[in-house]
Amino acid sequence: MADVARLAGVSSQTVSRVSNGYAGVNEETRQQVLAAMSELGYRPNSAARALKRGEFRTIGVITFTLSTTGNVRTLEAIATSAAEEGYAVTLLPVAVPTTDEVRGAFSRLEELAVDAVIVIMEVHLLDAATVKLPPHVQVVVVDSDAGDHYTVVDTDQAGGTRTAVQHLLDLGHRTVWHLGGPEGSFAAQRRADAWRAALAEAGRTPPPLVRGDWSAESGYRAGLELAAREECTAVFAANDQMALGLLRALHERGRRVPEDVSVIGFDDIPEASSFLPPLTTLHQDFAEVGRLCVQAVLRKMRPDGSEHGTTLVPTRLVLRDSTAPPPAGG
Amino acid sequence: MADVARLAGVSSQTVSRVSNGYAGVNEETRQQVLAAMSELGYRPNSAARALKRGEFRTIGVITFTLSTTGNVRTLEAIATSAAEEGYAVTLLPVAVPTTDEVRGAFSRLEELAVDAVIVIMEVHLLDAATVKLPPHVQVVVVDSDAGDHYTVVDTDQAGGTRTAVQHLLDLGHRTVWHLGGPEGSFAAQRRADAWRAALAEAGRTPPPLVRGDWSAESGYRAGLELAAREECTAVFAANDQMALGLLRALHERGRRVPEDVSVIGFDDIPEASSFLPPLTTLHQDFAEVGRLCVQAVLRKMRPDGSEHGTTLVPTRLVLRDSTAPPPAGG
DNA sequence: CACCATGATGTTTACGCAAACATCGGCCAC
DNA sequence: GTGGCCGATGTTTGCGTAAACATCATGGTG
Repeated sequence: MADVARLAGVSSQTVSRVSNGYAGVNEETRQQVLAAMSELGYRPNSAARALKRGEFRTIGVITFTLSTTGNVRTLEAIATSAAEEGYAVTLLPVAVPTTDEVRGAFSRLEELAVDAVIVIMEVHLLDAATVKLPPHVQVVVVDSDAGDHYTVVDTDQAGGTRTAVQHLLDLGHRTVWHLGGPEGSFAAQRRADAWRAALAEAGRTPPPLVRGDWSAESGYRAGLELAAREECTAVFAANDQMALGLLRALHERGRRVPEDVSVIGFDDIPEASSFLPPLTTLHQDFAEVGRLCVQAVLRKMRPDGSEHGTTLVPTRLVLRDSTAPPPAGG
Repeated sequence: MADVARLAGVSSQTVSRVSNGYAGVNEETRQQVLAAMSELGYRPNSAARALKRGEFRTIGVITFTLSTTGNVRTLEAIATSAAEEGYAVTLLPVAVPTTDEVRGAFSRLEELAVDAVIVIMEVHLLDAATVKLPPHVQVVVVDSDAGDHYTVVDTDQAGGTRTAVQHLLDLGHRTVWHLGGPEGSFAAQRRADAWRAALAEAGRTPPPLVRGDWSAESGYRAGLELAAREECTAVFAANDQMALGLLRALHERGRRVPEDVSVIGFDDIPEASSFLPPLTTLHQDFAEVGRLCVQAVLRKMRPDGSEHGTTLVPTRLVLRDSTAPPPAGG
């Protein structure tokens, strides 16, 4: 910076003013400084800047795994939105979802140059981890019901589930089975709860819950069970991957989709339109979730930072070929 | 820091020594300082540290999209490996793969607090973008053949392709069709080149190349073409997603897999084992690629930094149910 | 014509840390 | 006993920037 100042024949303070787009600099002087900057290949030192300003313009993202579409798409949207707001995104992967690991991530965070944190994770780990955050670091959480303690942004799991169940009931199915996600996942729990509630509302009895772990493989195993049940004519899978495994199991056992069994998924991953048959599913707007996360976290960083609360992003039913009225006999 | 020093009854320099695990501090003193630190909730300011030390301990990752499994898995491995080495990872998404956008990402990078950069991208955009990097920022590139200009880490595309083609020829197929990736992708180009070379080596004539864009949907469209060709008994798809679409097209047109047509993929995405039928494919070790990227970039940051060059990570053939000998008549 | 407001620029200072150097007490060798 | 050496700790300094304050010319006003 001093070199630039010397070359342009001004003081370093004027260079600083130009570099920050500060008003009150003569246009002529400004041009000289800019010329000197580019001649010397000057770029501001972000460490010094951060030190002086007391902020890093960086958001940390803690996420358990990048193996689910949802997390990845949310992350991507967060990174894009943050970039638009002039913020960088630092990634903090948590290898194993144990309380210790989460606490470890947060403590690494303490030495990290971030102004705020977005957590994409099952939140009961968060609760257990007696997290002690550096002051002034704001937190927004995805995939959680911790709205009382944190600001939460999430897909409207319950609304989407109701739509799915209602769609199948409208087609004439007597009831709807549920291939749920793993125990301990809030998203899975809310989808299962909403499924029971929606059936109860319609006066139907919920069949027993079948659980997977989000993977296609687990969907296949669960599907083998379900295929054996003659009375099962409609299944709501808690995500598209498990629906994929389910389709394979049903196919292997000779139960046709959608003629014998209707299947509906959740997520609308890009591949869903290429399943056999193309999957009817609920589209999640991860991009919007990510965008809202960034907005929320930036809002909280302002002095008049808002209260905690939960923001829900609606889902959209995507009709394809995996659902139909039940077989005549059903 | 001054507060800690005062509370512990030592100088700030001693606090600094403790906080950096410097030797030559009396154990008793050390304990006092640690006690004072935790009492005051002290955490070192990374901006000041970076300013003083001249390094950020952060690696930037520029990636075009997170919508492909490979990029995501590589990114995750990079983040994990970097964390183990005490480095943070900052994400720089490039929204649109245009030269301008890439240049924009690099210029944002100039103000960013990173010591090194890993680029996960088709590299001809990189070449065109006359990238001007800040000095001392090292670059490692994935998915590229720019070994002359950069340090490159990548999957052994050619080796994997040879394995795939040979597997199908060994089963007795006369030739192997190729469902390739989009023009302009280096990975796609190398797989296509290696496919031609492997066939030529075996004295077979390569059928015309059919192109997709990596998506399942494009695989489906291409699959409809291929299904119409009686003589096509074996297809090597350049990735698993396209193989998924291909399977659907073949199924719709009544061509059984693997009885009538053998299909082999590339990537071994987790869902591949749940396709109909489970997909034989080439496993890419993205975790290893990410790990090697971090190692390479750290090595380059050392004073005796090594020369450019290309490191290849081998693939592994995963046998499932989508390949078989050609039909008797074929 | 003296005064003050205004705009443009320069000077000083501090952000928090750690390298470099300074100090100080104790211990050993001769 | 004296010199030298070593380990433990304190003091000074500067990293690059921007806020706060100081300075200076200019032009308008009473």
